[in-house]
Amino acid sequence: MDKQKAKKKNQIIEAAARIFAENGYSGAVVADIANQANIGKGTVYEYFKSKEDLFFAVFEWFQKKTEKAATVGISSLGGSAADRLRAFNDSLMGLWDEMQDVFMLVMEFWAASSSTPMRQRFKGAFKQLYVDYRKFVSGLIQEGIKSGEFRADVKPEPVAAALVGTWDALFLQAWFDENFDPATTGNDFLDTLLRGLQR
Amino acid sequence: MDKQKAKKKNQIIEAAARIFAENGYSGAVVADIANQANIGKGTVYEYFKSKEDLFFAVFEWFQKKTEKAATVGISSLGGSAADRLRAFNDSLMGLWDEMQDVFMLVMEFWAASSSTPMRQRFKGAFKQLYVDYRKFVSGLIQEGIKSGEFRADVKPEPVAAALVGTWDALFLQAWFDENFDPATTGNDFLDTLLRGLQR
DNA sequence: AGGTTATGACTGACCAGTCGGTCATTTTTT
DNA sequence: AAAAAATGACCGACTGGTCAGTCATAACCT
Repeated sequence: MDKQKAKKKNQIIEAAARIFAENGYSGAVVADIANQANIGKGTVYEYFKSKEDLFFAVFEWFQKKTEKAATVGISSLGGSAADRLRAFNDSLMGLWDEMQDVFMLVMEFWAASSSTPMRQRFKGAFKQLYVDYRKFVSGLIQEGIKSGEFRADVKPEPVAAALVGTWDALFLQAWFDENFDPATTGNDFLDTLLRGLQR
Repeated sequence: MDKQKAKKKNQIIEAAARIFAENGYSGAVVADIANQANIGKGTVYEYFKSKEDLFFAVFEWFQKKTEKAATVGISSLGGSAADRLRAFNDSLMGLWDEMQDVFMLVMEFWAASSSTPMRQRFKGAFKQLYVDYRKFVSGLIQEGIKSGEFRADVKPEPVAAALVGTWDALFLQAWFDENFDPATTGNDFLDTLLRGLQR
Protein backbone atom coordinates (compact mmCIF):
# COMPACT_ATOMS: atom_id res chain seq x y z
CA MET A 1 0.00 0.00 0.00
CA ASP A 2 1.28 3.43 -0.93
CA LYS A 3 -0.33 5.35 1.89
CA GLN A 4 1.27 3.00 4.40
CA LYS A 5 4.67 3.45 2.88
CA ALA A 6 4.50 7.20 2.99
CA LYS A 7 3.34 7.07 6.57
CA LYS A 8 6.19 4.86 7.67
CA LYS A 9 8.66 6.97 5.77
CA ASN A 10 7.48 9.96 7.70
CA GLN A 11 7.70 8.07 10.93
CA ILE A 12 11.34 7.32 10.20
CA ILE A 13 12.01 10.94 9.29
CA GLU A 14 10.56 12.19 12.54
CA ALA A 15 12.51 9.69 14.56
CA ALA A 16 15.64 10.66 12.67
CA ALA A 17 14.98 14.33 13.32
CA ARG A 18 14.95 13.66 17.03
CA ILE A 19 18.14 11.60 16.98
CA PHE A 20 19.99 13.97 14.66
CA ALA A 21 18.93 16.90 16.80
CA GLU A 22 20.26 15.25 19.90
CA ASN A 23 23.52 13.97 18.51
CA GLY A 24 24.36 15.81 15.36
CA TYR A 25 24.83 14.09 12.03
CA SER A 26 28.02 12.22 12.79
CA GLY A 27 27.04 11.43 16.33
CA ALA A 28 23.70 9.97 15.32
CA VAL A 29 23.68 6.21 14.93
CA VAL A 30 21.35 4.61 12.41
CA ALA A 31 20.53 1.83 14.82
CA ASP A 32 19.28 4.41 17.32
CA ILE A 33 17.10 6.01 14.70
CA ALA A 34 15.58 2.65 13.84
CA ASN A 35 15.05 2.04 17.51
CA GLN A 36 13.40 5.38 18.02
CA ALA A 37 11.08 4.60 15.13
CA ASN A 38 10.33 1.13 16.52
CA ILE A 39 11.64 -0.67 13.48
CA GLY A 40 14.67 -2.77 12.65
CA LYS A 41 17.80 -1.16 11.29
CA GLY A 42 17.49 -2.93 7.97
CA THR A 43 14.08 -1.37 7.43
CA VAL A 44 15.58 2.07 7.42
CA TYR A 45 17.47 1.05 4.31
CA GLU A 46 14.26 -0.11 2.68
CA TYR A 47 13.14 3.49 2.73
CA PHE A 48 16.37 5.44 2.36
CA LYS A 49 19.43 4.73 0.30
CA SER A 50 21.85 5.92 2.93
CA LYS A 51 22.23 7.82 6.16
CA GLU A 52 23.05 10.90 4.15
CA ASP A 53 19.87 10.51 2.13
CA LEU A 54 17.86 10.24 5.28
CA PHE A 55 19.50 13.37 6.64
CA PHE A 56 18.60 15.28 3.53
CA ALA A 57 15.03 14.04 3.81
CA VAL A 58 14.96 15.39 7.35
CA PHE A 59 16.20 18.71 5.99
CA GLU A 60 13.41 18.92 3.44
CA TRP A 61 10.84 17.87 6.01
CA PHE A 62 12.06 20.49 8.46
CA GLN A 63 12.13 23.21 5.85
CA LYS A 64 8.58 22.53 4.76
CA LYS A 65 7.36 22.42 8.33
CA THR A 66 9.06 25.66 9.30
CA GLU A 67 7.97 27.51 6.21
CA LYS A 68 4.39 26.58 6.79
CA ALA A 69 4.51 27.66 10.41
CA ALA A 70 6.20 30.94 9.60
CA THR A 71 3.83 32.07 6.88
CA VAL A 72 0.67 31.10 8.71
CA GLY A 73 0.28 34.46 10.38
CA ILE A 74 1.08 36.73 7.51
CA SER A 75 -0.72 35.35 4.49
CA SER A 76 -4.17 36.12 5.79
CA LEU A 77 -4.19 39.66 7.05
CA GLY A 78 -3.49 42.79 5.04
CA GLY A 79 -2.76 46.12 6.65
CA SER A 80 0.16 48.46 6.17
CA ALA A 81 3.54 47.20 5.01
CA ALA A 82 4.89 47.96 8.46
CA ASP A 83 2.16 45.86 10.04
CA ARG A 84 2.90 42.99 7.71
CA LEU A 85 6.59 43.11 8.49
CA ARG A 86 5.76 43.14 12.16
CA ALA A 87 3.39 40.23 11.71
CA PHE A 88 6.08 38.24 9.94
CA ASN A 89 8.54 39.07 12.67
CA ASP A 90 6.11 37.89 15.33
CA SER A 91 5.28 34.81 13.35
CA LEU A 92 8.93 33.83 12.99
CA MET A 93 10.05 34.69 16.47
CA GLY A 94 7.02 32.92 17.85
CA LEU A 95 8.54 29.73 16.51
CA TRP A 96 11.39 29.96 18.96
CA ASP A 97 9.74 27.97 21.71
CA GLU A 98 9.18 24.94 19.56
CA MET A 99 12.41 25.51 17.66
CA GLN A 100 14.55 25.42 20.77
CA ASP A 101 14.65 21.64 20.83
CA VAL A 102 15.55 21.27 17.18
CA PHE A 103 17.59 24.34 16.47
CA MET A 104 20.60 22.12 16.63
CA LEU A 105 19.30 20.62 13.42
CA VAL A 106 19.59 23.96 11.71
CA MET A 107 23.22 24.26 12.70
CA GLU A 108 23.84 20.73 11.54
CA PHE A 109 22.27 21.62 8.21
CA TRP A 110 24.49 24.65 7.91
CA ALA A 111 27.51 22.56 8.71
CA ALA A 112 26.41 19.91 6.26
CA SER A 113 26.58 22.49 3.52
CA SER A 114 30.31 22.46 4.01
CA SER A 115 31.26 18.87 4.76
CA THR A 116 32.45 17.56 1.46
CA PRO A 117 30.21 14.65 0.54
CA MET A 118 26.94 16.46 1.16
CA ARG A 119 28.08 19.91 0.19
CA GLN A 120 26.44 20.45 -3.17
CA ARG A 121 23.07 19.20 -2.18
CA PHE A 122 22.73 21.29 0.94
CA LYS A 123 24.46 24.36 -0.38
CA GLY A 124 22.17 24.50 -3.39
CA ALA A 125 19.09 23.98 -1.27
CA PHE A 126 20.10 26.72 1.13
CA LYS A 127 20.89 29.11 -1.65
CA GLN A 128 17.44 28.64 -3.09
CA LEU A 129 15.85 28.90 0.32
CA TYR A 130 17.49 32.25 0.98
CA VAL A 131 16.64 33.52 -2.47
CA ASP A 132 12.96 32.78 -1.85
CA TYR A 133 13.05 34.10 1.65
CA ARG A 134 14.66 37.38 0.55
CA LYS A 135 12.30 37.73 -2.37
CA PHE A 136 9.33 37.43 -0.04
CA VAL A 137 10.57 40.09 2.39
CA SER A 138 11.79 42.27 -0.41
CA GLY A 139 8.28 42.05 -1.87
CA LEU A 140 6.78 43.32 1.35
CA ILE A 141 9.15 46.26 1.32
CA GLN A 142 8.44 47.06 -2.31
CA GLU A 143 4.75 47.13 -1.61
CA GLY A 144 5.46 49.64 1.11
CA ILE A 145 7.41 51.80 -1.30
CA LYS A 146 4.79 51.60 -3.98
CA SER A 147 2.03 52.58 -1.62
CA GLY A 148 4.06 55.55 -0.50
CA GLU A 149 4.36 54.26 3.03
CA PHE A 150 8.11 53.73 2.71
CA ARG A 151 10.69 56.10 1.27
CA ALA A 152 11.37 55.75 -2.42
CA ASP A 153 15.14 55.67 -2.00
CA VAL A 154 15.10 52.54 0.16
CA LYS A 155 16.84 49.60 -1.51
CA PRO A 156 14.55 46.64 -0.94
CA GLU A 157 16.94 43.78 -1.67
CA PRO A 158 19.77 44.68 0.70
CA VAL A 159 17.35 45.54 3.47
CA ALA A 160 15.50 42.27 2.92
CA ALA A 161 18.74 40.30 2.95
CA ALA A 162 19.84 41.92 6.16
CA LEU A 163 16.48 41.49 7.82
CA VAL A 164 16.24 37.86 6.85
CA GLY A 165 19.71 37.37 8.24
CA THR A 166 18.82 39.16 11.44
CA TRP A 167 16.01 36.77 12.14
CA ASP A 168 18.25 33.76 11.69
CA ALA A 169 20.92 35.29 13.82
CA LEU A 170 18.53 36.16 16.64
CA PHE A 171 17.76 32.47 16.91
CA LEU A 172 21.44 31.77 16.95
CA GLN A 173 22.03 34.15 19.82
CA ALA A 174 19.04 32.77 21.67
CA TRP A 175 20.52 29.32 21.28
CA PHE A 176 23.74 30.37 22.93
CA ASP A 177 22.16 32.44 25.66
CA GLU A 178 19.04 31.26 27.42
CA ASN A 179 18.43 34.78 28.74
CA PHE A 180 18.24 36.23 25.27
CA ASP A 181 14.71 36.88 24.11
CA PRO A 182 14.53 36.93 20.32
CA ALA A 183 10.90 38.06 20.12
CA THR A 184 11.18 41.36 21.98
CA THR A 185 14.64 41.97 20.59
CA GLY A 186 13.26 41.58 17.09
CA ASN A 187 10.38 43.87 17.86
CA ASP A 188 12.48 46.62 19.38
CA PHE A 189 14.83 46.43 16.48
CA LEU A 190 11.97 46.75 14.02
CA ASP A 191 10.91 49.98 15.76
CA THR A 192 14.16 51.55 14.71
CA LEU A 193 14.40 49.94 11.30
CA LEU A 194 10.85 50.88 10.35
CA ARG A 195 11.56 54.47 11.26
CA GLY A 196 14.35 54.31 8.70
CA LEU A 197 12.03 52.83 6.13
CA GLN A 198 9.09 55.12 6.59
CA ARG A 199 8.85 58.58 5.10
CA MET B 1 63.04 25.67 24.71
CA ASP B 2 59.70 27.27 25.42
CA LYS B 3 59.57 29.45 22.35
CA GLN B 4 60.00 26.39 20.16
CA LYS B 5 57.12 24.61 21.83
CA ALA B 6 54.74 27.48 21.37
CA LYS B 7 55.76 27.80 17.77
CA LYS B 8 55.16 24.15 17.02
CA LYS B 9 51.88 24.24 18.86
CA ASN B 10 50.79 27.02 16.58
CA GLN B 11 52.01 25.15 13.57
CA ILE B 12 49.78 22.24 14.53
CA ILE B 13 46.83 24.57 15.12
CA GLU B 14 47.18 26.13 11.71
CA ALA B 15 47.48 22.77 10.03
CA ALA B 16 44.43 21.60 11.96
CA ALA B 17 42.49 24.68 10.93
CA ARG B 18 43.08 23.82 7.29
CA ILE B 19 42.08 20.18 7.69
CA PHE B 20 39.06 20.93 9.85
CA ALA B 21 37.96 23.61 7.40
CA GLU B 22 38.19 21.17 4.52
CA ASN B 23 36.56 18.18 6.16
CA GLY B 24 34.59 19.31 9.15
CA TYR B 25 35.28 18.08 12.65
CA SER B 26 34.17 14.51 12.22
CA GLY B 27 35.57 14.19 8.75
CA ALA B 28 39.00 15.43 9.74
CA VAL B 29 41.51 12.69 10.48
CA VAL B 30 44.21 13.36 13.05
CA ALA B 31 46.76 11.59 10.89
CA ASP B 32 46.05 14.08 8.11
CA ILE B 33 46.51 16.99 10.45
CA ALA B 34 49.87 15.58 11.56
CA ASN B 35 50.79 15.11 7.95
CA GLN B 36 49.80 18.64 7.03
CA ALA B 37 51.95 19.90 9.92
CA ASN B 38 54.87 17.71 8.84
CA ILE B 39 55.02 15.82 12.10
CA GLY B 40 54.12 12.35 13.30
CA LYS B 41 50.70 11.58 14.61
CA GLY B 42 52.01 10.82 18.07
CA THR B 43 53.44 14.30 18.31
CA VAL B 44 50.02 15.85 18.00
CA TYR B 45 49.18 14.14 21.26
CA GLU B 46 52.28 15.58 22.90
CA TYR B 47 50.71 18.99 22.44
CA PHE B 48 47.00 18.32 22.75
CA LYS B 49 45.12 15.95 24.99
CA SER B 50 42.63 14.93 22.34
CA LYS B 51 41.19 15.77 18.96
CA GLU B 52 38.48 17.71 20.69
CA ASP B 53 41.03 19.74 22.63
CA LEU B 54 42.80 20.56 19.43
CA PHE B 55 39.56 21.65 17.85
CA PHE B 56 38.84 23.97 20.72
CA ALA B 57 42.35 25.40 20.41
CA VAL B 58 41.60 26.10 16.75
CA PHE B 59 38.44 27.87 17.84
CA GLU B 60 40.30 30.13 20.26
CA TRP B 61 42.98 30.83 17.68
CA PHE B 62 40.40 31.72 15.07
CA GLN B 63 38.45 33.91 17.40
CA LYS B 64 41.53 35.90 18.42
CA LYS B 65 42.61 36.28 14.82
CA THR B 66 39.22 37.47 13.65
CA GLU B 67 38.68 39.84 16.51
CA LYS B 68 42.01 41.50 15.89
CA ALA B 69 41.31 41.88 12.20
CA ALA B 70 37.82 43.25 12.77
CA THR B 71 38.73 45.93 15.28
CA VAL B 72 41.78 47.15 13.43
CA GLY B 73 39.88 49.75 11.44
CA ILE B 74 37.69 51.18 14.12
CA SER B 75 39.84 51.63 17.20
CA SER B 76 41.90 54.40 15.68
CA LEU B 77 39.58 56.89 14.08
CA GLY B 78 36.91 58.95 15.82
CA GLY B 79 34.20 60.76 13.93
CA SER B 80 30.44 60.58 14.33
CA ALA B 81 28.74 57.51 15.73
CA ALA B 82 27.35 56.85 12.27
CA ASP B 83 30.85 56.97 10.81
CA ARG B 84 32.13 54.57 13.41
CA LEU B 85 29.33 52.12 12.77
CA ARG B 86 30.06 52.34 9.09
CA ALA B 87 33.75 51.82 9.72
CA PHE B 88 33.03 48.73 11.76
CA ASN B 89 30.75 47.42 9.06
CA ASP B 90 33.44 47.95 6.44
CA SER B 91 36.03 46.39 8.67
CA LEU B 92 33.99 43.27 9.25
CA MET B 93 32.69 42.82 5.75
CA GLY B 94 36.18 43.41 4.44
CA LEU B 95 37.14 40.17 6.11
CA TRP B 96 34.96 38.18 3.77
CA ASP B 97 37.62 37.56 1.16
CA GLU B 98 39.96 35.88 3.57
CA MET B 99 37.11 34.33 5.51
CA GLN B 100 35.71 32.54 2.52
CA ASP B 101 38.15 29.66 2.80
CA VAL B 102 37.59 29.11 6.47
CA PHE B 103 33.99 30.10 6.99
CA MET B 104 33.24 26.43 7.14
CA LEU B 105 35.10 26.49 10.42
CA VAL B 106 32.60 28.94 11.83
CA MET B 107 29.72 26.66 10.95
CA GLU B 108 31.56 23.74 12.46
CA PHE B 109 32.04 25.76 15.63
CA TRP B 110 28.35 26.56 15.74
CA ALA B 111 27.52 22.92 15.25
CA ALA B 112 30.04 21.94 17.90
CA SER B 113 28.11 23.99 20.41
CA SER B 114 25.37 21.44 20.08
CA SER B 115 27.08 18.09 19.72
CA THR B 116 26.94 16.69 23.17
CA PRO B 117 30.51 16.09 24.27
CA MET B 118 31.74 19.54 23.34
CA ARG B 119 28.58 21.42 24.03
CA GLN B 120 29.33 23.23 27.25
CA ARG B 121 32.71 24.48 26.23
CA PHE B 122 31.66 25.93 22.92
CA LYS B 123 28.29 27.15 24.01
CA GLY B 124 29.81 29.08 26.90
CA ALA B 125 32.51 30.55 24.71
CA PHE B 126 30.00 31.69 22.11
CA LYS B 127 27.72 33.17 24.69
CA GLN B 128 30.55 35.27 26.04
CA LEU B 129 31.68 36.21 22.57
CA TYR B 130 28.25 37.51 21.66
CA VAL B 131 27.91 39.36 24.94
CA ASP B 132 31.16 41.21 24.26
CA TYR B 133 30.32 41.79 20.66
CA ARG B 134 26.91 43.23 21.49
CA LYS B 135 28.33 45.35 24.28
CA PHE B 136 30.80 46.90 21.88
CA VAL B 137 28.20 47.80 19.26
CA SER B 138 25.73 48.87 21.89
CA GLY B 139 28.42 51.19 23.25
CA LEU B 140 28.81 52.82 19.85
CA ILE B 141 25.08 53.42 19.69
CA GLN B 142 24.93 54.82 23.20
CA GLU B 143 27.65 57.28 22.35
CA GLY B 144 25.55 58.42 19.45
CA ILE B 145 22.57 58.89 21.71
CA LYS B 146 24.55 60.78 24.30
CA SER B 147 26.03 63.13 21.73
CA GLY B 148 22.56 63.85 20.43
CA GLU B 149 23.33 62.36 17.04
CA PHE B 150 20.89 59.48 17.57
CA ARG B 151 17.34 59.63 18.87
CA ALA B 152 16.94 59.26 22.61
CA ASP B 153 14.22 56.64 22.32
CA VAL B 154 16.43 54.15 20.49
CA LYS B 155 17.02 50.99 22.49
CA PRO B 156 20.73 50.29 22.10
CA GLU B 157 20.84 46.65 23.20
CA PRO B 158 18.23 45.20 20.86
CA VAL B 159 19.54 47.19 17.93
CA ALA B 160 23.08 46.05 18.71
CA ALA B 161 22.00 42.43 19.00
CA ALA B 162 20.21 42.58 15.69
CA LEU B 163 23.06 44.37 13.96
CA VAL B 164 25.62 41.93 15.25
CA GLY B 165 23.42 39.14 14.03
CA THR B 166 23.01 40.75 10.66
CA TRP B 167 26.73 40.78 10.09
CA ASP B 168 27.04 37.10 10.90
CA ALA B 169 24.12 36.25 8.70
CA LEU B 170 25.43 38.22 5.75
CA PHE B 171 28.47 35.99 5.81
CA LEU B 172 26.21 33.00 5.97
CA GLN B 173 24.28 34.11 2.92
CA ALA B 174 27.48 34.91 1.09
CA TRP B 175 28.67 31.41 1.85
CA PHE B 176 25.64 29.88 0.23
CA ASP B 177 25.55 32.20 -2.73
CA GLU B 178 28.71 33.26 -4.49
CA ASN B 179 26.89 36.15 -6.15
CA PHE B 180 25.90 37.66 -2.85
CA ASP B 181 28.06 40.61 -1.88
CA PRO B 182 28.02 41.12 1.89
CA ALA B 183 29.95 44.40 1.83
CA THR B 184 27.60 46.47 -0.32
CA THR B 185 24.57 44.74 1.13
CA GLY B 186 25.74 45.70 4.60
CA ASN B 187 26.35 49.25 3.52
CA ASP B 188 23.01 49.73 1.82
CA PHE B 189 21.29 48.28 4.81
CA LEU B 190 23.11 50.67 7.11
CA ASP B 191 21.80 53.59 5.04
CA THR B 192 18.30 52.68 6.07
CA LEU B 193 19.08 51.64 9.61
CA LEU B 194 21.04 54.81 10.33
CA ARG B 195 18.13 56.89 9.12
CA GLY B 196 16.09 55.16 11.78
CA LEU B 197 18.70 55.85 14.40
CA GLN B 198 19.35 59.48 13.61
CA ARG B 199 17.16 62.34 14.75
C1' DA C 1 2.16 -20.73 -1.85
C1' DG C 2 4.24 -16.77 -3.73
C1' DG C 3 5.38 -12.25 -3.10
C1' DT C 4 6.46 -8.50 -0.25
C1' DT C 5 8.28 -6.35 3.71
C1' DA C 6 10.94 -6.54 8.05
C1' DT C 7 14.89 -7.83 10.61
C1' DG C 8 19.28 -8.00 13.15
C1' DA C 9 23.62 -10.62 13.01
C1' DC C 10 27.57 -9.88 10.49
C1' DT C 11 31.46 -7.65 8.13
C1' DG C 12 34.93 -4.74 6.70
C1' DA C 13 36.50 -0.14 6.70
C1' DC C 14 37.84 3.31 9.57
C1' DC C 15 40.19 5.92 13.19
C1' DA C 16 41.28 8.06 17.97
C1' DG C 17 44.40 7.40 21.11
C1' DT C 18 48.51 4.58 23.18
C1' DC C 19 53.07 3.09 24.00
C1' DG C 20 57.62 1.29 23.56
C1' DG C 21 61.48 2.64 21.27
C1' DT C 22 64.70 5.97 18.73
C1' DC C 23 67.64 9.75 18.41
C1' DA C 24 69.21 14.56 18.69
C1' DT C 25 70.48 17.67 22.10
C1' DT C 26 71.83 19.08 26.58
C1' DT C 27 73.99 18.26 30.98
C1' DT C 28 77.17 16.07 33.83
C1' DT C 29 81.31 13.77 34.70
C1' DT C 30 86.17 12.81 34.21
C1' DA D 1 87.54 19.01 25.91
C1' DA D 2 85.94 14.58 25.25
C1' DA D 3 83.08 10.92 26.82
C1' DA D 4 79.15 9.39 29.21
C1' DA D 5 74.65 9.93 30.94
C1' DA D 6 70.19 11.96 31.02
C1' DT D 7 66.52 14.04 28.85
C1' DG D 8 62.38 14.49 26.32
C1' DA D 9 60.73 15.41 21.68
C1' DC D 10 59.26 12.57 18.12
C1' DC D 11 57.32 8.78 15.95
C1' DG D 12 54.16 5.28 13.68
C1' DA D 13 52.66 0.47 14.31
C1' DC D 14 49.15 -1.33 16.92
C1' DT D 15 44.73 -1.87 19.55
C1' DG D 16 40.16 -1.65 20.75
C1' DG D 17 36.08 -0.12 19.54
C1' DT D 18 32.55 1.86 16.45
C1' DC D 19 29.22 1.80 12.86
C1' DA D 20 27.22 2.12 7.93
C1' DG D 21 25.52 -0.86 5.00
C1' DT D 22 24.48 -5.92 3.48
C1' DC D 23 22.13 -10.12 3.17
C1' DA D 24 20.22 -14.49 4.54
C1' DT D 25 16.32 -15.51 6.98
C1' DA D 26 11.84 -14.69 9.10
C1' DA D 27 7.33 -12.73 9.43
C1' DC D 28 3.54 -11.14 7.22
C1' DC D 29 0.35 -10.57 3.91
C1' DT D 30 -3.27 -11.78 0.02
